[in-house]
This record gives sequence, C-alpha cells and structure tokens, in this order.
Amino acid sequence: MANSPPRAAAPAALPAEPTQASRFGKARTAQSGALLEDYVELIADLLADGGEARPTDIARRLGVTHATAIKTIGRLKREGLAVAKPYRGVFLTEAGEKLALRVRARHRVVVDLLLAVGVPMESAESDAEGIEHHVSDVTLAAFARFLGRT
Amino acid sequence: MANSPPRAAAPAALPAEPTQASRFGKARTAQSGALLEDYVELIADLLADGGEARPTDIARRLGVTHATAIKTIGRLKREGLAVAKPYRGVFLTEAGEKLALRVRARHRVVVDLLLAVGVPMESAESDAEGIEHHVSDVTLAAFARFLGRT
DNA sequence: CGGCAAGTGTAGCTTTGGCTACAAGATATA
DNA sequence: TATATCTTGTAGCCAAAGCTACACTTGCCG
Ligand SMILES: [Mn+2]
Ligand SMILES: [Mn+2]
Ligand SMILES: [Mn+2]
Ligand SMILES: [Mn+2]
Repeated sequence: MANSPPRAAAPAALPAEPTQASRFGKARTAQSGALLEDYVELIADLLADGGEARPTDIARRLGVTHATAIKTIGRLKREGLAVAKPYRGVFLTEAGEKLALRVRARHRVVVDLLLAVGVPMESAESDAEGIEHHVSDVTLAAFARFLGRT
Repeated sequence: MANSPPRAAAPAALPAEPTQASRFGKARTAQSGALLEDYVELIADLLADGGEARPTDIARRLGVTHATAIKTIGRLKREGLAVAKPYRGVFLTEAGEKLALRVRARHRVVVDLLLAVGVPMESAESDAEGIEHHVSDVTLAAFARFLGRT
C-alpha cells in the first residue's frame, strides 16, 4: 500500500483547550510589556552613552513621533519606571534601572543565541528586537546554557 | 593597572539612529500581523481536525471572549483571509490557506529550534507562540539549516 | 411542536499606541 | 537683547483589541 503522503499536515492532535488558551494568553501578556521594556532599555542606553535621554532622541531612535514618545513616557511614569520634569529629560527610577539591566542582558543573550545558530548579524539584531519580549526565564536559561554561559 | 571592571555595560556604541529606528519599526510591523497569523493558523487546524471552525471554539482556544473573536474574524474577512456567513462557521480563502501553511511551517521550525538548543517542551511551545511572529525569512532559513533541514 | 440551551451577533465602553496640528518653553546666535 | 530654531508639551483624531451586556438564531429534545 502507499505510504501516508508527505503533506504539510496539521498537528497530530490539537493541544487541549486550556493549554492552548494559556499559551496564547502568555504571548499576549508578554506583548503588553514589550513597549515599556524597549523604552526603558533605550533610555538606559542613552543615559549611559550621553548622560541624557531627551524625548526627541528617544522618538527618533524608536522611529515614532515625539508626541507618541512623550505619551509613552507618561505611561512609564505612571508605572513607576521613570521620572521626568518638564524640559529636563527622562530618568529611570530604581525599578526602571533594574528592569533595564534585565532587559539589556536578555537582549544580548537572544542576539548571541541567534548568531550562534547561524543567523546573520543584521537579521539577528533586527529579529531580536521583537523576539526578546517572548523569551521566558526558562528559555533564557536554556539559551545561556547553550552558549556556554553557565 | 586595573582591568576594565566587568560591569553590565551598555553596548559599546549605540546603533546609528536610522538603523535602530528601522529595527524597532520592523518589530512593530511584525507584531501588527501576529494576531491574524494566529487566527488563520488556528482556523486551519480546526478545519483540518474537525471540519469546522466555530467562533466560540476559536475564542475558547485563544482565551478571549467570543465577542472579541467575532470582531477579529471580521478583520480577517476585510483583509480577504477568511469568509463566513452568519451562523455558518468560518472558512479560509485561498490567501488564508496559503498564509496558514506558511505560518504553521514556521511555527514548527521555531519550536524545533528551541527544543534543539535545550528549551524544555512546554516553554518551547509557549514562547514560540510569540516568537514565531518575529522570525524573518532569513532567520527562518538559518533555523532550518541549523536543524539540518536544507 | 414547543421550548430551552448553546451559539452567534451587535452595541458600547476602555486602553493602547499610532498620528497631525498647534502652542509654548528653552537655547543659540546674530 | 532680540529673534529664530529646536525641543517639549497638549489636544484631538483613529484603529486595534480587549471586555460586558444584551438580543437574536439555531438546533436539539422532550
Ligand atoms: Mn525589543
Ligand atoms: Mn531590545
Ligand atoms: Mn503565535
Ligand atoms: Mn503559532
């Protein structure tokens, strides 16, 4: 008899409903924090690099208008991650700094993992900007292990 | 003299502004298609599995209310990915089917890559649900190569 | 056949994250 | 100092994606 044909099949069985719902839910949750993570990481880098993080610079680096950036900085403040006095630039709170450190370290591990499996540099940097926000602690640990960083 | 201390440093130099803006922009773009990709993939799986894709089932599997699902199905229709007559279930257009195949294949490669570098199964499945949408064609090809699927 | 439960659809609200347009403060320079 | 330019802030608009509440179909079963 003929072998079962090599078709692009659906998964053998669908995951159980609650399992699948939880996976999608986690992805949604992760996504909702992504923007804040990127802002905080960028602000930390700007502060480290030049001593100041101005709304216009943040906006230009993110590729959005300054109005958008300022509104999001407002959210950062509301959530206790940043402080900013009018016309005086943006700074991170303690919570913000801690988040920035975590996010920056994760970013680097993700890029390195991508490079390690053969992804070209610019694709790695570009894709990592989105991927990083969906890398859980468990996965991050596995990446670090794979890279030989115990 | 003392070595440069091992601090959790910012990147040696910040990327050029337009480069960084383009990276963030790509991540935003990718994200905006993510929801549609998940719907289309899920609908294809449901159709393959049971012959029908009902709004309520879609909603339950995604972990959202049926109202939310129905509204997004509306967007799918607007974008020419699905068709649905009232009370008659959802089906994919040709474009929808093609997208579903691509997305499903990518999903599998991403999960397999994660497993291959040592991520535990459930984390791989869970994180892949978000990561997949940020994996570019170049990166996907690199993953396939790494997995030995030329 | 009648009625009830399940499924479907609609309306209206909220938050987020974009945008443009305009107003006002700060800074540099002539 | 006066003025022009850059920067910052605000207001108001939009679309997406979530929700609850309510209304209407369908389809099954007694
Ligand atoms: Mn990012
Ligand atoms: Mn990043
Ligand atoms: Mn997904
Ligand atoms: Mn998927």
